[in-house]
Amino acid sequence: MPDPVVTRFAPSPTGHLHVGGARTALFCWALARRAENDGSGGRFVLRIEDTDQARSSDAASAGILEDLAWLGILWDDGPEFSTHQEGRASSPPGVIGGDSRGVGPYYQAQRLDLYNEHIAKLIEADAAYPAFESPDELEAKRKEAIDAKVGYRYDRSALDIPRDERMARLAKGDDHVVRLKMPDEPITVHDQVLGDVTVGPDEFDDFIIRKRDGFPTYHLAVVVDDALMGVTHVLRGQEHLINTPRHIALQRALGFDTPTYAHMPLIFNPDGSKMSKRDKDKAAKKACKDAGVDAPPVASVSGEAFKKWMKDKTRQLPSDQLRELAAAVGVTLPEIDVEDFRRAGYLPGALCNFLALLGWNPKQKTADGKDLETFDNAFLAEHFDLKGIGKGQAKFDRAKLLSFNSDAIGRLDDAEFARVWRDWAGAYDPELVSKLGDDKIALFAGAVKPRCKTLADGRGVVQFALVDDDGYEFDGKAVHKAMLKGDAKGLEMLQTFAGALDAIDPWDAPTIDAAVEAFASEHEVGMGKIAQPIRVAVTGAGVSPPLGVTLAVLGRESVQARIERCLAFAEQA
RNA sequence: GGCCCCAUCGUCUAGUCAGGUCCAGGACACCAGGUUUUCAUCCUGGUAACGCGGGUUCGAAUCCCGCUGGGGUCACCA
Repeated sequence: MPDPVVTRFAPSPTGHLHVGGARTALFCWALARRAENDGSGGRFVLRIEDTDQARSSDAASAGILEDLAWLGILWDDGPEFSTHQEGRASSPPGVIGGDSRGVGPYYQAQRLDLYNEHIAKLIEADAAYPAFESPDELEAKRKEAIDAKVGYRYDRSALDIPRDERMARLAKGDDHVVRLKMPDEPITVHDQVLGDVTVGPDEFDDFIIRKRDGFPTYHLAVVVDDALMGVTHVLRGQEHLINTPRHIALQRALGFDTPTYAHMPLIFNPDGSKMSKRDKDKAAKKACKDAGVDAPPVASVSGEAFKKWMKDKTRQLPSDQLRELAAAVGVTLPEIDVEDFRRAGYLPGALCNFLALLGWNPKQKTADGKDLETFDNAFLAEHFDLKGIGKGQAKFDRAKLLSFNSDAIGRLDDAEFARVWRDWAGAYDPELVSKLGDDKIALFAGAVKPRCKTLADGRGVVQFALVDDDGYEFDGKAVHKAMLKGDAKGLEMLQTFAGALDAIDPWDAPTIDAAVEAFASEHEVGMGKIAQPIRVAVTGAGVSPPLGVTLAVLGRESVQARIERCLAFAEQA
């Protein structure tokens, strides 16, 4: 039996979950599930890397948990999380995470003793040493190196201090960092995606493993935790490739096994730039600049904050403020974080499917001989493998994602669609729910579904039912085309039909459709001559869902009132 | 700039490891038709790629070298 596979996703809680991170998490999850399905055992660990005290926040880590759970990427070991959501039929009660193997806690800030224990061992063995230079001193040396156009490396001047003295200063509590003595030999990473990558010793200096504030650096924490948590496979973005030799050196110094590594290509914007959280601020800044906005257009942003933000390319606004501001200047922010896609009305399954294909390929055919592209997370759990990960960098193609999303929506049956649409609106468009109610949402489902690429699109389709009977404008062109053009037959038909409304019983979509058809043949006109005038009358425009549904949702009284209002309008025109 | 990674239609990719079945297949987008009372859905067809230059070989998208291009990384961030 093959060895059990333990993977982990280890985000730092400095903001929402980025789609790149989501893909990494998905693959890590899938690899563990796959191993489990193969009978060799698999666990997926979620660990929060909050060793940067200044940038980490509880809100961010809660958001990441939420985003992962929404995507259906559920962890075995890690922070406990309730998947139940109030008011959502689609999320049954349940708690995931926990520490069944006893290798927690899963927040690094709670593991300081563990790190210090290992750092002490390293110092004891002379594999690491305290260094007492101040950040300013180091900065000066770094600048010197840059001016001389040579690569900067730490010069090991701390080692000039006799060992006894170093240890004495350490014991006394002098401000210091701890550095690892890097071995003077090349290190090879056996990467499952890229093959062997060897980096020479000149590329590394004695990097810091514990900061002045007593917190470990990422390098130390990640190596200690992965080893203590039994992680066997590390999947991460290619930006970490160059860190891996450092981690291997650390593992050797600590006597740990080296896990299997797989570094995957990064995800880019269509213009080739790296897909970054800052893109949202960038878009908003540009819109403000183009519109000549020089004071904050919303109350939630202070004048000073706005000014600073506009001036500094790297400065970011809190996401809710940014959204408000974007709405005020009328710009649509690009979706970057998982939360953005959720808000925009994407289905988690479609996002996962698309993300999985961005860098991985199942290399399977469908029944009709085409490349298999549509699959769910359960498929990944059964078929995901490291071999299918590509090497090339990928651009994030929104059009294709959109297509995946509308296909995924199309595969829902009407009842399922009504449920996810309602759940989505409950969170992001409460007015829709309050005005329509669950009944009309269900009534609309079949008509709205094929007209939606995202759940947010639904609003446009049902807009006519959201307004009062006198709360919409008639499109003059549409009225003319449907009713007044030529012999004004449309207008006549509409008048006649208005008088026949009471005879339709029951008032539901099939009966209404049948009645309209009967009306057309009785009066010897094509469907277009009667359906279009009615459509324009009750919605104001020539485009709407099928007539039966449109009228059924509005209700008989509304239809009557709207037709009468339209008749009055047409006579004036 | 040093080091490292990558390179097939506009985009995501299959094919590359084990060279011929590939004048390169699929998907999205785009274009043209068709179905439909509107819109959308849906159906059919089409345009479109092996970055460049050298090798190796009877034969290269596939192997080798160089070039070009893209990317990553050089923090007391992760």
